[in-house]
Amino acid sequence: MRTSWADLAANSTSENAGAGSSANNVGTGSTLAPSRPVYVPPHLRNRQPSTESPAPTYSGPSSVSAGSSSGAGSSGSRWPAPRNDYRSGYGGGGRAGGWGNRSGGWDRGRELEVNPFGDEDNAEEEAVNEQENTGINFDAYEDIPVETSGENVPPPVNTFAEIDLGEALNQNIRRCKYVKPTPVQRHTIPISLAGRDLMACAQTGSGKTAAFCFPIISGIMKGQPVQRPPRGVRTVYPLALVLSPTRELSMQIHEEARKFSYQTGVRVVVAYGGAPINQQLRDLERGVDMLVATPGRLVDLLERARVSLQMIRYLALDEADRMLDMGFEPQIRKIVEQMDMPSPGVRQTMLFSATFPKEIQRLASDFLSNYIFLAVGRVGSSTDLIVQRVEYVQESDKRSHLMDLLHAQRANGVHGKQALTLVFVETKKGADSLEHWLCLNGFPATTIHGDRSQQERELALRSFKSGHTPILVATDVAARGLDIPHVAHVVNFDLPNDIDDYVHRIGRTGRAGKKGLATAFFNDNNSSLARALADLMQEANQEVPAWLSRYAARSSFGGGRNRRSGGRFGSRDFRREGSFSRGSSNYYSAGNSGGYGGSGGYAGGGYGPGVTSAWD
DNA sequence: AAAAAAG
Repeated sequence: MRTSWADLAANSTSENAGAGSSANNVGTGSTLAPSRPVYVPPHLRNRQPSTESPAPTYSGPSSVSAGSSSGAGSSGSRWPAPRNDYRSGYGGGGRAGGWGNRSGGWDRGRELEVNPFGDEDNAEEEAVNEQENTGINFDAYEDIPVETSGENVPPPVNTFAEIDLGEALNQNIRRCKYVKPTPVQRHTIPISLAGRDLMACAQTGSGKTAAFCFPIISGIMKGQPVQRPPRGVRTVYPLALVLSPTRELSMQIHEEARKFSYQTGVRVVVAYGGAPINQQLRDLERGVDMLVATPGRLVDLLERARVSLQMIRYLALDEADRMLDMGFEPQIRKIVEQMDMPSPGVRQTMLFSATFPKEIQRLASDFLSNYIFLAVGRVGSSTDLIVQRVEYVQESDKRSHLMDLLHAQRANGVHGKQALTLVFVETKKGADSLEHWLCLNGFPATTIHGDRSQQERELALRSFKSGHTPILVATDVAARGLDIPHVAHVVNFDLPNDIDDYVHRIGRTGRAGKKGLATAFFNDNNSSLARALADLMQEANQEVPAWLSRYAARSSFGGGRNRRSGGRFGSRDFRREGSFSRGSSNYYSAGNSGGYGGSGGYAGGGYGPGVTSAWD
């Protein structure tokens, strides 16, 4: 019988990018299989076979209840009616505790809510999961280091049951097969339910999406009905806004949020650029409580007065450090500070990222009120499962070197299939030309970058995920947040200039409890990154090539932006730093040398086969 | 300097 994720991983070596094959000269073979107990995602523990029957089809309130005299349901209705406590509208009858289903006018409730879980009749799959769950070491869970700062930090919870999220949401949590909250969820949810602002640092793939979605959805369900002001005929007034830096990430968050909000009456809508705006406008008109958006399209909607932020109670920024970096900051400030959003202290604001440079923390504090800083995650986190290699490759040799790697892993792949390989390059042109060259050489590749149409981008991503095109050449558009199951190998064909970007990029592999491999091509052009890279690898218990250490020593005089502050576990509240500190960055994915007890690796991923999302 | 995000 299988006993641990380590075993599972060991059994799937062949899926993993030829790890330990040829060019691997840094002794990574032994680190591939974690020898320590591996962290087990909470939902995979001790699961009882589900006896839950298929989800009842959403039928909605049969009519809009009394108290909404604003004409909801009539074609002349102008703005969302006040929400009503509606206790018996859904299958299962009245819920305990006064959890109201929400009815918001606009004929909703007449429509069928599509079941985002698909067919629920999958007893077979559950049996498989059950088998994989047995005998796992759960102790690791308790050792995850956490740093909090701020006033009156609410204590963490250990189970979802301890928190009154509401029955409808609890059902969705069960449908998602989450049994216990992940570390970031354990801490975040009580903070968020207490109404506190939050800046949360947690490693890639640690369940951040659910961490902010659950309290928001729960809060909207519980919240007092609001009368939304009459602005214009077609203005909608979401109660929650979730911003993310790329369109694909917004889509992914939306897909997750739809699962969490199923049959809660909370309506989630996504809006992003590159896609026809009309469908999005129709979606908005049908009612929106939680809007997931990219900044550009949101500004457009705001300027057309199709969306007002006046009623926003919850604001969440995913990849918050990215949202506040140079390119994005003005746009975000415009949305958050110069439209009609309630001020900090009135709304509740939550910022999430795996990396949080101090200077960005400083900017972000403008958006927050008396916030709690939370750093969750054992150092070691998901990158415990990622073997990092760095190879010295001259610019002119990169292509042939890449081909060598791809050949090697094709030879090792299952049934001669190419393992999913994500290749990061610096420029959009470079992405196109590398894709072209790979295809010419018989490697099925596609590419995703900002010069492609949205249709092409989405197609590329689907084609990659499905394995139809097992090589994806990408710019940084794909570096953050995207949850692509089964990426066996991330190649930094061109290294980024910022170590944080490197952290996010390699976080695309080693997810869902699987091992991952990350290979970087380093040459003189990357010397400014040498020190940070060497430090990071060292902390991640990776073997640092001697030549890289020499580079690091040579380039360490200046310190500079890429230099990490040092040892401790990855991150700190900048409010606690002296005023002299500068330029250091925080992240969760470094190694296990930080002095936090040797037990228990926290493998950030792992919702098990087929249940991988919701994890960033 | 590049990438992302509106059309």
